[in-house]
Amino acid sequence: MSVTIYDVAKKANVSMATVSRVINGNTNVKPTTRKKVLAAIDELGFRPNAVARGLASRKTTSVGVIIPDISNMFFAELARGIEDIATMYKYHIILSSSDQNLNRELDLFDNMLEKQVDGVIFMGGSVSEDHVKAFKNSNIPVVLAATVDESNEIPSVNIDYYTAIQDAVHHLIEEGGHQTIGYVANHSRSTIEQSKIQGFKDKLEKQQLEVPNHLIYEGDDTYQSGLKAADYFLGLDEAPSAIMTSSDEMALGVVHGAQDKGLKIPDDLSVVGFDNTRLSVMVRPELTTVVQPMYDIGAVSMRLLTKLLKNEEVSEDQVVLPHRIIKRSSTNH
Amino acid sequence: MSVTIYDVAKKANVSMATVSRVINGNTNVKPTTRKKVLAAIDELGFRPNAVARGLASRKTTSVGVIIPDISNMFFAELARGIEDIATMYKYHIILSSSDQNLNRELDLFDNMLEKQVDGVIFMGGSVSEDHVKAFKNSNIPVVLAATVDESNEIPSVNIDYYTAIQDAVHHLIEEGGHQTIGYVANHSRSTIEQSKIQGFKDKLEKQQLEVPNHLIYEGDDTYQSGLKAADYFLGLDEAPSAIMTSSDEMALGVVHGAQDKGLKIPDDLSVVGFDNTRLSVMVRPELTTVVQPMYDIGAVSMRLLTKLLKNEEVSEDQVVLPHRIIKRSSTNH
DNA sequence: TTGAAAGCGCTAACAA
DNA sequence: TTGTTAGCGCTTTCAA
Repeated sequence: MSVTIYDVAKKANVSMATVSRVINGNTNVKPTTRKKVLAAIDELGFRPNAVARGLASRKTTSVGVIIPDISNMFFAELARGIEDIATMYKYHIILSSSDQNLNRELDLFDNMLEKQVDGVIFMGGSVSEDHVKAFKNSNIPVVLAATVDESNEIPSVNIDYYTAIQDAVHHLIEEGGHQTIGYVANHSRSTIEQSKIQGFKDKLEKQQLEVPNHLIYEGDDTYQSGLKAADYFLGLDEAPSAIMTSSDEMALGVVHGAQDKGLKIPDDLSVVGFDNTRLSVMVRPELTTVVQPMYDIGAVSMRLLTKLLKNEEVSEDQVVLPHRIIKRSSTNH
Repeated sequence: MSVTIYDVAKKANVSMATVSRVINGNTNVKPTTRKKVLAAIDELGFRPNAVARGLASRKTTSVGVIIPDISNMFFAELARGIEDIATMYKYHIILSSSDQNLNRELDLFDNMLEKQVDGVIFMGGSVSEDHVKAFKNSNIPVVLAATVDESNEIPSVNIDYYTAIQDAVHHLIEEGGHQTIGYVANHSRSTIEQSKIQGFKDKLEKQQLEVPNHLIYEGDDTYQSGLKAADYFLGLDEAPSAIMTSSDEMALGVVHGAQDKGLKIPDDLSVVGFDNTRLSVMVRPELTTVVQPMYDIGAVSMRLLTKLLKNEEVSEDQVVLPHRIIKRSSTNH
């Protein structure tokens, strides 16, 4: 059996309440008493039981994190941002991958409630009414990271995807002089992807450029589908001279797909990525890309959650972080 | 206040013990009673409190996972393997990144003990005596994933790094005809890295080839240090015609570093990676690499842990998974 | 500044 | 098949 607060109390000749005060840093303890207790703790190798504490205090100092897939570099960076801030505020993280499966997302959330997490950071493709209902009924704060809820009822941290894509396309049109631009979308058709597609279309239409449906290719966010997208676009009668993508990984696929066909990037084809993951400089030429600061999104989300947890004043719970375009060598300009 | 087992009992006109039996799937309950209880649970929206359960049963069904850095693709894959099996066995994962800092590793382990995790999966550069002592004194099972403990006292899952490197070098020598081979090591000098270096040296010496110290470059496991390694090796008077690396990411750096200098891979230089991460096919030419099945290592580690947790028979607790060389186009053969 | 005592919500003997 | 009764190890009033 392990050492309890009770054993410590006996050893130090005080009551368990005093021991509890000491381990919780309560100031109402006489220094000498504190010293005595600390000595006993040390001697016995006492280690507080967080589960018992959680039951008694109704606080577990752990937060749930639900993300699509931890093995994806993109989400992993987000997770790291969350973790670093969580550590700073002494929270533990219970991590689960959902594979963007709605029911699994809801199940995981439920499991986390059973575990009595103090709060949750959620990342997923879309936020259904069921999600919102579950989040609101839970009585714990939930923050959406890189995930938009159209009802705006749940606190969230994002960038402005609509404008971000437009900025990238602007670069292609104005600095590259491109007229025909393809877009490699993510077939998930998440709320965010919808914004991106809409931004893409609106921008081109504003420039009097057409966006026939065949200029939008549905990828699945993998390198392989980037390869296929290149195949597809370059086989078109009127092949685009620039390709915008919804992620760096697909952009890498497009670059290599085009190079495999003998094209020179960016002379024959410009390619733009999205996210600015570490991947974007691990290719030749290096990728022009939209910076989505995943680590920061994670960190800011967690920070926001800690405020919610401590009932601190939160001036704005729909946080929009700045984005920007990094121009490297995969586009002409 | 939330609904408790007690409320359910009252509603269903049974004792709390019966409710407990129902939610735990105990078979000693009359079907009609079970139905009554289930109905009450449903009606009240009862959700069992895992913390209370954990305190009473001394089992939390959660396991701690300590890895160097979740934002590293390599570790993230391991984490996913762990997670999938954990989910399968209904365990939750408490995840923490250690940055390979020994003290932090020990701290994290301690924190996890406070949280009363049922077991821990540990991954780190080296396992000191303090680690072994902490693990053994903890009274919970610990499994090392892709991490070797020279004392062999802690269950672990690995591949044979020594032989793996030798197989790769063998390929370089026998099929590529290389005489001068450089090695990009990981400066962490982890136990595993030591094995790799030793394997590298022994293999070359067996072939009567020299291994002067300047043919071993200390990288830091990043793409950037691969770039620098290429710079270094190609600036040597007697530049190697092949470079072995300790990770795919560094291999990618070497490939691009060499290409930036106008060399053709593999005609002018052969490059071999390590791990077979997804990165290895995201480069031209695609990487010849040593397959270290990270997902499997994670999955097998977790499976082993569940056996330990359930006191199942474990025939061998020092698991060595098979490795192999995938020959792609970054080496001549 | 300290102690006594009542829970937190559940499991697990033990009895019935 | 069901109920009774102790805890699990801690926090948190309330009193002293």
